[in-house]
Amino acid sequence: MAVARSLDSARVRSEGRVQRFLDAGFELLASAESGRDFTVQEVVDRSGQSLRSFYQYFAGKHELLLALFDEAIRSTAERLEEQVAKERTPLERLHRFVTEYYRMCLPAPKGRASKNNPTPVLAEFCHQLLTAHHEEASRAFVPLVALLEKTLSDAVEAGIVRSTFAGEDVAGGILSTIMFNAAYGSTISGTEPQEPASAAEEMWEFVSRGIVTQS
Amino acid sequence: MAVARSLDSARVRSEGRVQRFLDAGFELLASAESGRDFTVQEVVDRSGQSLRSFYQYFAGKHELLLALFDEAIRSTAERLEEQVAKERTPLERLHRFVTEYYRMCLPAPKGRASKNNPTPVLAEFCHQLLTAHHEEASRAFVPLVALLEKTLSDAVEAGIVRSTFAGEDVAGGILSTIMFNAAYGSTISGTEPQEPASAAEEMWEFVSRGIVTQS
DNA sequence: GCGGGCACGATAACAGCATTCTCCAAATCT
DNA sequence: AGATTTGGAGAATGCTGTTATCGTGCCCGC
Repeated sequence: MAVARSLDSARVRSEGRVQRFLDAGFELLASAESGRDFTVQEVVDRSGQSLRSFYQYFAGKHELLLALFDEAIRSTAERLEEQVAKERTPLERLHRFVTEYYRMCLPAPKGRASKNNPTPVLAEFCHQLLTAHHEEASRAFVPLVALLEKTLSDAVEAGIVRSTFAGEDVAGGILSTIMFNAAYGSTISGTEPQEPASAAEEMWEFVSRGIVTQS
Repeated sequence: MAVARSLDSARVRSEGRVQRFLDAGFELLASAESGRDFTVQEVVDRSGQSLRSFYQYFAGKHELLLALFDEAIRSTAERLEEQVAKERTPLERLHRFVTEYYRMCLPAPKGRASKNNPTPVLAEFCHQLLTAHHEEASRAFVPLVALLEKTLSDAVEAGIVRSTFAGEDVAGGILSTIMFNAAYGSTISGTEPQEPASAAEEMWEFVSRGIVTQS
């Protein structure tokens, strides 16, 4: 019992420390100018702890970034779920998912990048995960994929989405379409980004009906 | 005239040197195991030149990567143009573009990554460009965007693509859709990648007709 | 030919960053 | 209280990109 108590308090303390590192990380991500990566030392300083502690609780910078990324995705999925729950029909829910996720993935205009609004640094880390750590990447994306997959299959059942497009793989594809279109579409084309609301609707037009004329 | 000749020979020599660095870079990209970035020293060694020369011809590693990326895109656009030219109708050309570009963006299965098959390293660099150097990124993508934009507007004129979808911005969006779906779709969803041919056709289905049932 | 300048190779120096190590004080447990 | 763990401060290490130094061979106009 004494043992149990001591373990508890130890765990509480650890969690507090881990959390402080994570918070410091998010703060740095939010405040950094575009593309600037933070250094471990900065995280340590800002969290008011020591290098030693950092490496006691994280195997390396990679682990910290992974944890931040995880939390960013989880938080995004939660917020999306709330939004989607507001809609009544499967089609409206799908529409809401697409447009809302699109907005979240748009690059933060000026200041406040939130957990739901991936900063350039997290986006770049995302890329590293996707290219070099498939397992970890897949695991991190689970909440989002699951939510979209559910939304999709409901729509399929309701007969408003072609049955070919049920399944996780399609969900993954649609996620990447939305995410990267929002993040990079205007940069790739070299055009000025348009207003978010109409861009989101165009995204939905594209996802839902494709580009060819209906025959 | 002697002056001219000497300048010529100097330029020829320079181009030779620059080219050797580029070649070495491509070789390293092609031979590196997944995700491994090369070091400047490796490029220097493999090209049989000196660090000094490297920094004489490139402002930094960034410039080398940019040049490699440029050439990769140019080469991809060229090959795509050849492919597309084989088809007769605007619709078939568009279809060809989508499926062929999709194949090119699929991660190289084992060995031979070519200039047209972006290696993980170039993909990651692409990401850095897109997030932190919009200007350079846009410029690099011009050949691809132009080709697709042309293909698209032909299709619009022929009445087989909705007129909303002419324009560079749409071309950029479609490119990112194809590219990132090919590269990351299966990783995000955590599913096994399917066979390239059918995956490419599915991509086309998605791009052309969207996901909702036709009404 | 010939001497001066210039491009180049080899290599050391420097700086930034992640990661590890050492030493020691303070907190916590028994 | 004594023993043991925890954590802080900072130096040390290693890798990499970048810059600087030095000496040499080659090409140039004369």
